[in-house]
Amino acid sequence: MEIKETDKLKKHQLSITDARKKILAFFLQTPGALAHADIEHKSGTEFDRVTIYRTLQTFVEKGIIHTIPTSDNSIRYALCKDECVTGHHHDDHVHFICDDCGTTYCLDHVSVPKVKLPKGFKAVQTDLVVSGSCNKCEQ
Amino acid sequence: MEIKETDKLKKHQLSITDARKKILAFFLQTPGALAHADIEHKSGTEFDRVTIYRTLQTFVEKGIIHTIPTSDNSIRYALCKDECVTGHHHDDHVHFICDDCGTTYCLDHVSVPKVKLPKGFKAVQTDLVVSGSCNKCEQ
DNA sequence: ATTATTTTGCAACATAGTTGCAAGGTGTTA
DNA sequence: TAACACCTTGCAACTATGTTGCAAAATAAT
Repeated sequence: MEIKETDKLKKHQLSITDARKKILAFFLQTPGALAHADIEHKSGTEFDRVTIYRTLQTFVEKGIIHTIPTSDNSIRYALCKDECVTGHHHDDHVHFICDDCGTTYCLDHVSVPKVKLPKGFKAVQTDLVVSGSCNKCEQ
Repeated sequence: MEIKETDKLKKHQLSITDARKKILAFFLQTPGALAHADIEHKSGTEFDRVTIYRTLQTFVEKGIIHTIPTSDNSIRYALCKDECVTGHHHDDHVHFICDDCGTTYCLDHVSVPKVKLPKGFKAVQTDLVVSGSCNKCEQ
């Protein structure tokens, strides 16, 4: 089933390559988010580390994936909703990181409340990151 | 004016050392947040890199500073409010990162709204990170 | 002042991320 | 579908970031 990947790449004006198809497939298969290291492990020695870095960068630029801020120095990436295009992300939903299993969820149906900022501060992006225990890890 | 630093270290049950006093002083002098690299540059060759890493870790554990999640793989640290103690942070305020000048602000007076999570998800910590342009960088 | 405990610096290592360049693959045009 | 231009990949080398063990130095306790 490569059609889905190819389609998505075309829609975002990217040429079709093995690396991009495979890496995009990982995201389509994964409900949560992925870090660079996850992809490196999943793909084994198939691609060079550098290729993965560059592919992720390209995907972010083209609006295919977005980054999720964390406190542990590991950038995670997750698929954008379809409306994201080059240079314009619309991912103001809530992210949940489970402290037990480490899974990162995009909670699409929980929306980020608007916050009132002090005078002179202009918000471009708002990230709400909740951490705790997820529905699989609760006792 | 070393009294302030010494006092704060004592209050958090830490022994008084040069590195801790100096690094704590940087935080007391800075309105925003600091990354490891900032401290390394500020202190020059006075302390070993390892000492800075360990000091920051200790400060986080003892509730003197807290980490701020970012999307760019650079952990930033900021002073906690006085109520934080070992293993118990109470820093549910909003953080603002300026895309222009890079300054990170703790917006103490903007509180993080409670979010409703799906069934089975339990929140332990909530981080709201807003990015955009700050009151010094707006046109 | 002496001792026990912590903290520091050093060295070595491990991981993460970047850049330049040549070789190979992709897309385009005729 | 062949030839070309352009983009992407892999490699090598490098920089930055973070960790661990251990001996020496500093701090705290007696």
